[in-house]
Amino acid sequence: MPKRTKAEAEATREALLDAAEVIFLERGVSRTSLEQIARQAGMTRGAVYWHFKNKSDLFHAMLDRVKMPLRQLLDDVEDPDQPNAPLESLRLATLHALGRLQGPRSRRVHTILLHCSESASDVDILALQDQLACDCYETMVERFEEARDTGTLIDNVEPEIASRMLMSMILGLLHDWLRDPERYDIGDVGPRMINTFFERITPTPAKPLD
Amino acid sequence: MPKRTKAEAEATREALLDAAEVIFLERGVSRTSLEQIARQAGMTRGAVYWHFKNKSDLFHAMLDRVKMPLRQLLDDVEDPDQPNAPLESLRLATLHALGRLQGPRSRRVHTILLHCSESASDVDILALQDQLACDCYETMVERFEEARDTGTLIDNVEPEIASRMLMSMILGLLHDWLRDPERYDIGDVGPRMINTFFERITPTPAKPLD
DNA sequence: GCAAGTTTACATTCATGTATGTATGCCTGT
DNA sequence: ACAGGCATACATACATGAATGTAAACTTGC
Repeated sequence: MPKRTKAEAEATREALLDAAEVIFLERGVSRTSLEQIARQAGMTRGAVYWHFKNKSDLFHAMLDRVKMPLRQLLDDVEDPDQPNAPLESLRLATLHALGRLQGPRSRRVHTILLHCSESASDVDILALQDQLACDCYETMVERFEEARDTGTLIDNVEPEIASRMLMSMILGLLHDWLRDPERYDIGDVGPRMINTFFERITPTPAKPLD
Repeated sequence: MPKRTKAEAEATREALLDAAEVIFLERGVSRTSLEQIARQAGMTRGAVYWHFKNKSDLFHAMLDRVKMPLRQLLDDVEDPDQPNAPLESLRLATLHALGRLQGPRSRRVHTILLHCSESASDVDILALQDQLACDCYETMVERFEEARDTGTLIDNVEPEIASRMLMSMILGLLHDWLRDPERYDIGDVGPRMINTFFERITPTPAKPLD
């Protein structure tokens, strides 16, 4: 049953990516063969090699379906008519990100990135993570600097350090939680961590967070 | 030139583990063959199979050389004659741990654990990480609870959340830094993060940290 | 009918585990 | 104290299995 219509071809491409998520997750990237992915999608290796150059190419395509840069998250939570304080935007964006991380696809792919793939394998994971992390860090520093300049960041906390703290907390939490999501509810623990953090680095005795 | 003396045999065992660290680091665990490890150590696969059951066994042996449970770190920094406040012990232990992480062997092995190995491969990384993390978390919670009860932890910060925050920060920092240790000096950034964290969750306006 | 999709077949490469070979260190009896 | 015997510490060879990439065949949309 070869050659399908154009739409069907696109569908098998998506099916292959779905299949890759599943198999990568349960067997690890390096241990899954393209054969296994193809079979999971009800195809053969030929289909894979048609749509993707190789395993690395397929992996990148899989990632592209869930990318969410911090800047975009900030845009999502910022109301242009009534701009928030920079730290409040950051807090909301972070919470928003945590929420999205719980979606099944995002969760699967991030688990693969953090736990089921290794550097120096078919895919250059480190470069990928590096790119995301640096972008994220720089954006955070901008906000924290703005906060410091407007007096909404406590005095003896440097923007660079605050950024690394926040980034590390999120990355660490994600890494820990994804290792075994049944242990605790990240939808509960996450926000409490984030809120505590922002509460503790914000000067005014604080109107209670909603 | 087979059969060496007992001491020499132990030396080749260590050499094999050293070799494993190097090759795992540069090629990733799943992509390194036992042949490569053996050659790096100037041996053949026969030697590897003599000293270790298989790759997984070798991996565990490699980890055993650098394990440092939090309780032991706490013991290291605690002076039994003059006990610190619980949070001060935690802070010192954390700083102490960060220091040790910079030793070349510890650094290599942790990089391998976090970046060059994948779950569901020859080795069950997740179980390993899980064990370390849970032990660490529980120990932290104990201290934070003690701190809360003695009034050295700020009121609206729960011990469980504080523990997760601290653990995540360290794990996240490590994960981020090890991805490319040249980017920044963890010996500088790390302590500043840790100190800021403890300073912000400690009630009394604070005598300055040394 | 030509090219887009997909399958099947094939050649190559490479890691694993095991089995076997072998020389040497070590120990035991006398 | 030393000669034989056995276990140790490796090396070598082989059998197996599995994954990769490519090429060729096939089938259907346009």
